[in-house]
Amino acid sequence: MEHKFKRGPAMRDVAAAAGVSAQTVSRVLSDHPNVQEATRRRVMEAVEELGYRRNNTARALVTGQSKTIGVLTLATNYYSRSSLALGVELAAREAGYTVNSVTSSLSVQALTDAVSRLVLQGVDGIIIAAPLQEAASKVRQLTARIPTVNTDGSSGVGDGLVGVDQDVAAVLATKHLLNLGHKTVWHVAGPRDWSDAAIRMESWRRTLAEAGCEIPPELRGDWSPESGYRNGLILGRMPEVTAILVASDEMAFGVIRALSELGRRIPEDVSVVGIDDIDLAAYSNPPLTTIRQSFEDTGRRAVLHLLAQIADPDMENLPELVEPTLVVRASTAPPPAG
Amino acid sequence: MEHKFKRGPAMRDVAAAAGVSAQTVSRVLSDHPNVQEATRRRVMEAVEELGYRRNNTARALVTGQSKTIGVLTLATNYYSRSSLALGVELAAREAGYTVNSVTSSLSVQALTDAVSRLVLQGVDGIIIAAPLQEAASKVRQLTARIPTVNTDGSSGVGDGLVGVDQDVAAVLATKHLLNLGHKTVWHVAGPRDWSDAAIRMESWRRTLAEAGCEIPPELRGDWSPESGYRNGLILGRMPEVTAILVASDEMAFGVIRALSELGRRIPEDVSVVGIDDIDLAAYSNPPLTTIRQSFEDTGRRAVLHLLAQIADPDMENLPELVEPTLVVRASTAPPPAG
DNA sequence: GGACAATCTGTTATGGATAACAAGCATAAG
DNA sequence: CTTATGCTTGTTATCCATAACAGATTGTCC
Repeated sequence: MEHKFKRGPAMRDVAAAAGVSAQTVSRVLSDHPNVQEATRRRVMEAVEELGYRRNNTARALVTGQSKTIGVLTLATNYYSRSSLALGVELAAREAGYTVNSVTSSLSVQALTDAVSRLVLQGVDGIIIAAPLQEAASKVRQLTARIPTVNTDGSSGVGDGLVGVDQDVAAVLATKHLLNLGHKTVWHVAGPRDWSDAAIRMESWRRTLAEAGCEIPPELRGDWSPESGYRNGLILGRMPEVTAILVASDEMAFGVIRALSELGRRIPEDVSVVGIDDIDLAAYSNPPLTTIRQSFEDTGRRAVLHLLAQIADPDMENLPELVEPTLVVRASTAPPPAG
Repeated sequence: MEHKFKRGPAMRDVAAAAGVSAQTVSRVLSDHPNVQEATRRRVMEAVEELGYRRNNTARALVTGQSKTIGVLTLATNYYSRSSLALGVELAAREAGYTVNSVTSSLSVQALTDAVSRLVLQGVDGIIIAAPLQEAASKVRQLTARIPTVNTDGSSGVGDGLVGVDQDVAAVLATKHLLNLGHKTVWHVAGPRDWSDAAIRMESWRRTLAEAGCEIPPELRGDWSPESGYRNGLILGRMPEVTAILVASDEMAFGVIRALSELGRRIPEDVSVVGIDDIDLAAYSNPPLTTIRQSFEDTGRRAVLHLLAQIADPDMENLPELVEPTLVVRASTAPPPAG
């Protein structure tokens, strides 16, 4: 029996059908100028008739360009990850590129493996949306021959960096709470490995220090709503806590849930600020005051930065940071009187 | 100046360095059995020394297998999309495949373009996580030579279908509400284009009919929290509404928000059930009763199904549906007395 | 008319790997 | 000792498209 999924016709078949050489077919399909109209038509007809589609693998081999961008994200399902991936895909498509995605855990082994897969896959450039930390040097070795952009700050020297200014994010949020009259602001931080999380924490601390406020010990989450919940159960038991900056909206949902269960009203008793402005933030109960940073936009800009680097490998490769904005909703208010 | 990103060494370079033929290098790297240990070692040393990495593009060209799976999702950022994509990536990786992702809008043009890109990219198989509707026939034409799996029911004949049994989902949810004593259940449905949404609605209706309940007119959303909110503002104004089945958790968040704003308490005045069980569902206010369906698992199963098809193109290609489960949380309760 | 440019098309080499075949050699079997 | 067998390695053809070069044709200008 004949195989169900077989290879399609090749360029030479089209050439034969149209009575021209393969090179001419190639020229027609690549919109080269010097092809006679009659020939072009004949070729196109043959293409139609045979249902021919150009083999991009062969193209990639001979041109050395796969027109593919690799994206490395973490194997989690947080809003930021998917949102960024979406931005990458959209921008890549507009530029005529497709996207190869790989995911990884945070271990050095997993990260280097993941990058390795992308390199082997022959991508033209790589976007790394994960904190590399100790994996940084090994990864840099792997990507030595390929343009690379990072979206988490830790990447360090040598690679492109595109993202949102996390310092501004934390400062905006902390100041918002202080301006409302809170004595100080507590913080549920993100995981240690993330430099975005580290920067937010540092900036929160600095802002408090500059305002002459007491600096409470920070609590740690792992970006999950559940970790927010756990930390919320602790914070809710301390009457002196009136303002909390949570390092992500998803954790903030958990914090709010825990506070509610402990009978602390939001924002009357406790104000909560998140970071990210995920789609659901406006529809939490109460709606969440947060810092808007568009991951989709970050993804887009990462692609553009990468393409620029692909086009001109010797370009100046400066970090590119965007300013986030404060979105005030109902989860923040002045502290309770007394 | 030398180019910064140049091509790496080829197999023949390794061969030369090790004093063997390219074919032997290929054998070593493909773990062929009949290679002498000494030779193998020499080759591996040369590989190490030159930092050689096998060129998958060339491999794909000659073997006709790219070890790549294509995934088509919609260009939205809902939980289901990213969750499924994650499952696909994980399962693909375990099987030694990488993932090529494309997104699309719902138009026929966009859908066929997207599939086209995947085909051109030379993927070994395609997972379509979008409702095709009128695009179905054109898409089927494009994928004639490539194994394909769909995860939204509309796909119809000829392709693999993997997903969650949406009928069961809607029945579970509706019955849960009826069992609590509600006279009937209102429904905020998903968009028309989605057969998953259509099935949920049909099953909701049937369940009500079988129970002899009045069937209220359905309301329509587009999966967004915002659309849930809009519909919630309508439902909240009708005192007779005591139970609502919302076709997705994200819309349910919007519905709950709207009801709260209108002063209707959940679950005391109105019960709300969602579908999906997204991570945040357990941390909404109140926690959301919902139907759990693992998109990640659907993604995984889609990959396995696809790989089976790739391995044996003539296999029987039956639909594969998984049963969802009801997760009862605090957003549902018996109707208010009187 | 002849030289030269511009246009159109074809030929050959190339990219990097693998499949299929062939050959050398050592060992086993008869 | 010879033939058969298996192991190890090399040679050649192939996958499909494009780049670089070359040939043919037409047109242009002096």
